[in-house]
This record gives sequence, C-alpha cells and structure tokens, in this order.
Amino acid sequence: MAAKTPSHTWALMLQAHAVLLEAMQARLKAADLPPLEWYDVLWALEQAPGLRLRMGALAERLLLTRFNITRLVDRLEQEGLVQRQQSKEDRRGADAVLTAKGRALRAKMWTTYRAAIEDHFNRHLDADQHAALAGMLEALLKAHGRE
Amino acid sequence: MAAKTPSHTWALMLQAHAVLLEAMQARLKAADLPPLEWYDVLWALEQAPGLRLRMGALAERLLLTRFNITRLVDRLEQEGLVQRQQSKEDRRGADAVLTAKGRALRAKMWTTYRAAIEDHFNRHLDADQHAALAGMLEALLKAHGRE
DNA sequence: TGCATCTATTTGCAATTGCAACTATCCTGC
DNA sequence: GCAGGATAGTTGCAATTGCAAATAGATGCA
Repeated sequence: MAAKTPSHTWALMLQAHAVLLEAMQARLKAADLPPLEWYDVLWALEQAPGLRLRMGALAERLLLTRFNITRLVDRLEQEGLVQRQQSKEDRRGADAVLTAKGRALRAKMWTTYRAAIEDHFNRHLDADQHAALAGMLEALLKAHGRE
Repeated sequence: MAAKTPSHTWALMLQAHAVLLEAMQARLKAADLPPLEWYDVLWALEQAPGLRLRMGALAERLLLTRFNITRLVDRLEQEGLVQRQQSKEDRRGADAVLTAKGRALRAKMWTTYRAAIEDHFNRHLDADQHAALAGMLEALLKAHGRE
C-alpha cells in the first residue's frame, strides 16, 4: 500500500482531501449548521478590516468565481448574515459586510469545525509532521504563484 | 507566512488542493479533454478485472454517491466510453464496462494529466518529501477508516 | 410458499454551478 | 469632455448535484 510513484502521492492527496472534507462537512450537517462554504465567507469577512470585502476580493480569497460569489452572498444575505453595501470608491462595486448575526454564526460553526479538524486531522500528525506538511504545501502554493 | 497552528495546516491543505486541482483541470480543458472526473471513472474501470465494475463499487471507489455515479455513467455511455451491462449474479445490478474508445481516451487524457501533475506537483518536492507526504496522507486515511 | 424487509439502481425535483451575455461605471488618449 | 475599451457585478440558461421517492430484484423466516 506504499506510494510507488510521485504521481501516486498526488492521488493520495486527492483522496485524503475528499475523505477528510466529507467528514468535516458531515459534522457540520449533523450539528444542523450550514456548509463549510458559508464559514469561509464569514471568516474572510471577519478577518477583513471593517468586516467588509469587495465582491471581487472575496472571490479571489475563496478561489471562487465572481458569479458564484454573487449568489453565495445572495444566500447569506437572505439569512441576514451579511449585508451588501455600495462601495464608496467605486459606484460599480459592492461590499459584503458581516452582520452581528453572521459573526455569531461563524463563532458557533467554529466550535464544531475546530473539533472536526482536531479529530480528523490534527490529532494524527505530530508537531514535526505539521511543520513539514505546512512547509511542503506552502512550497507548492508558492511555486504555483510563480508560473 | 509560516504555519502558526495545526489548524492552519489544514487550511493550507484546502488551499493547495483547490489551487492545484484547478490548474490540472485547466490543462485538460485547454487540451479539449473531458473533466478529471471522467478520467477517474475510466481509470477505475481499466484497473478492474474484466474492465468492469458494479455501479455501487464504482461509487465507493470514487467517493461519489450512487445517484451521481448513475448519471456520470450516463454521460460516459452517451459518448461510447463505457457501456452498461446487466450483472450476471444480481439482476438488480449493472456493470459499467470500459469500451475500446474509453480506453483510448483514458490514455490520451493521461498524457496531459501526467504532465500537469509533473509540473504542478511532482517537480516541487524531492524524493524524501514525496515519501514523507505520502506517509502522512496514508496515516490520515488509515485513521479515518478506523473511526 | 409468501410476506416483510433489505439492497442496487434509477428518477423527479429543487438547489447549485459554469458560462456567456448584459448593465453600469470607470479610465485613457485624444 | 468624450469615444472606446476595460472592469465590477449581476443575470439567464444549461449542466450538474443532492436528496427523497420510486422500482425491481434479493433474502430471511413464519
């Protein structure tokens, strides 16, 4: 069952990603919480100065297309978790702004998400492994950026 | 930019997965080839004894739901890449069988896919890193299986 | 045997995604 | 200051996914 070729490592990465992500999502669903995707939006906004981000910036950060962000924000807005505001600098632009309700939901989701990460991921690697893995992933990302 | 917490490593894994996967898919699309998903089906069948697999087995291997496999196979079948055959042992069951055309397409996709893996992934890790990464991913998968 | 139950797969329908076209605004060179 | 082209965001439509039935055949046991 050991890796035989480098490409096999890539296949393992795909598999591990799929398995772990599904496990995390199942945890959220079991706790009657929204999908991870919502978490990502809420978290991106919470980190941003002024709790707000332009639609395009949000898309870039979450690696989603602009039109999908439009509709993802539509859904969050309908739940009162974010709010759209016209941008001051650019009248074409819109900011997604985090609401108090959105902030509260993010915090609630994090307790479940954090536990899932702990159980399915963190717990199975020691400190050295975490560092090594993080280093490799950063190298891959950096290499990608350069191309 | 270094990892500060274990959970940050998980976030990096999500990000690296998203970035690299998208890069691979873009390569296939640029070469006018079908999506990776199709490759996965064709490859699973090519590895299977008799070039065939029950729908349910296929779903399990690809980590997809049964109903999504039904329709994925529908699409491949329309292109003549696979063919459905009623299972001998169980009249409820269906086998997806790889056709010659499906085999040929798989081979063709592989030249592009392999190059993309090489460029975006393999090339950026040395042999020790490959081994270490594969080991960690296998550990995560194994741990998951046990829960 | 004959019914209740389980399993394999498919299908209908609603939600989500991808892509192309559209609107509104901004920017640049003249 | 304005025509032409870029940019931000949204929307229509087709394709894909998720989930809850529906269908059909297997299985167990009274």
